[in-house]
Amino acid sequence: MALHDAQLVHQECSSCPIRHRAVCARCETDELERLEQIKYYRSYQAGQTVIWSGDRMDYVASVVTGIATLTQTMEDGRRQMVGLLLPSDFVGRPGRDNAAYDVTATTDLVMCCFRKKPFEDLMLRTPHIGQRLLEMTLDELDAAREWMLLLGRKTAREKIASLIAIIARRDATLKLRAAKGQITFDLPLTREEMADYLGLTLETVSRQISALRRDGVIHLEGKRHVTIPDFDRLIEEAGDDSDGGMVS
Amino acid sequence: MALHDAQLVHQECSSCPIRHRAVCARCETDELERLEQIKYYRSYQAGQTVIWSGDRMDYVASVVTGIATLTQTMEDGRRQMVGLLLPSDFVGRPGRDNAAYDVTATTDLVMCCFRKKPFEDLMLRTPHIGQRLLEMTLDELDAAREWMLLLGRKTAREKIASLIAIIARRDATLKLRAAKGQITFDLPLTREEMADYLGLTLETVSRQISALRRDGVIHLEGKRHVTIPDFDRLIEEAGDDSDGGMVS
DNA sequence: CGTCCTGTTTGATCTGCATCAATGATGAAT
DNA sequence: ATTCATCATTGATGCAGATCAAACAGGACG
Repeated sequence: MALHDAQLVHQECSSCPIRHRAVCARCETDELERLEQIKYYRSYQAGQTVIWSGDRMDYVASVVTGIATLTQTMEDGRRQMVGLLLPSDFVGRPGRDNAAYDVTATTDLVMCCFRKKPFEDLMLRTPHIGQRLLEMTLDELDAAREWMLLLGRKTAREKIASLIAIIARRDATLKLRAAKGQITFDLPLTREEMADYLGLTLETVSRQISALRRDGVIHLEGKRHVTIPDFDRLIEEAGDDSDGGMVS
Repeated sequence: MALHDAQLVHQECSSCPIRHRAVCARCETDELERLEQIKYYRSYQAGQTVIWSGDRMDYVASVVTGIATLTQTMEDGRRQMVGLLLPSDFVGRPGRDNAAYDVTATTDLVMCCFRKKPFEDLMLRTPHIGQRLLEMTLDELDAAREWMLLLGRKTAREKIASLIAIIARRDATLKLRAAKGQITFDLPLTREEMADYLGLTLETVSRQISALRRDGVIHLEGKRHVTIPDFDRLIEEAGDDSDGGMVS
């Protein structure tokens, strides 16, 4: 009976293409049931590697709780983060057998997994899942392109301001808070992870965070907890022309 | 009658989701016919702007011949290319009314367009088109992530070598040439466009191209025509660990 | 044939960020 | 309480690539 309870699915796995189906009036319950049958959960501790680039990956998944990163590494050790996965984000690619990036849990992490083959079969039979996946992939592509502008053209200070704004926004939408007034949250990344996100060194990250604090753009309590007194000011520092990144 | 002739469609529009359908044994000809009914062509001259970021865009399209770019610009004029569209690439996003990027024709350009609404309707009725689009979008996302590594972590010399390798590969797959032996092609971009692609200035691009030529990694005839005597050497200079970008 | 225009190359100098190095803060283990 | 480990901050110095500036190459057009 629980299988047909959309609300339950929603809570367990607020993320996946499932959820879309669960709340979609057009969907027949038997498809939902099939999805329930092929899904399972995996947990990781903060710092654990979920999968290495090139390894066989026979499932696709979406993040339920916690944060994971996608990174690429060059032979000499230079690292670039290419994806930051928050709850509801999707990992893995239907139609590919090996992981293309290193996936790492930066906090404790729970993922909702689907073995790839049955998932693909289900996609063929259930267009809505594919459509939802297309939508999500297009959103990710937009995010990647915003990220490219940041990496290619922004100064260190602008990069830091942009990252803080991005995290503030995603955090706000996750928590369904109205994003006005005093915004306050914890940075989910170490300085080094931020550096890998931004294409900087951790020393530069640290210096620029200190500078933004000195200039009153952000307030810091401890190393992680950030308060933003004036969000518009932060956006200005980030150099964004567009509203960039507001979820549509 | 021409409407049902897959070969004709293939030649006109080697690109679009259409082609996939046209050669797909599972497709019924009436769907192909519907696609034919809603498509039309647009031409642009080299240098012309196809559409400005933010403008209304009531169609989706794919490149038939020529090359187009997607770019983002900051208020102070800093520019970053975020997409390079060769024949068969897709532009526009189902479910979005306004362009997110500036689209510019860098050579004479022909695009095959579909008015958005009928295209979306067709997608709903024809899962294969959506699946093909998902596949293409996932490929683009992978390319964007490779690009992010380049922007964030590669040196100027590595960036130039990478770009030349990317163009050489895409050129080779377009022409269906075996990619071994002497590789030779024309750069489709000016030095400034390359700079916008790579997050550099045009002077740095020019200097690094000169350096690669001095070192025998590439040969140049005129400003545009490149010959690569040893592709593996070029890849080595690009600093790629993976085979990155070989079409699957 | 010269003039203009656009794209390119090359040189000289400057600067933002990387690199190298030391010190500080926090929390867990003994 | 002391040690150790991890993460962060701050300082000193160097260098890759930006910036400023000049000259060059090739094509279009009078």
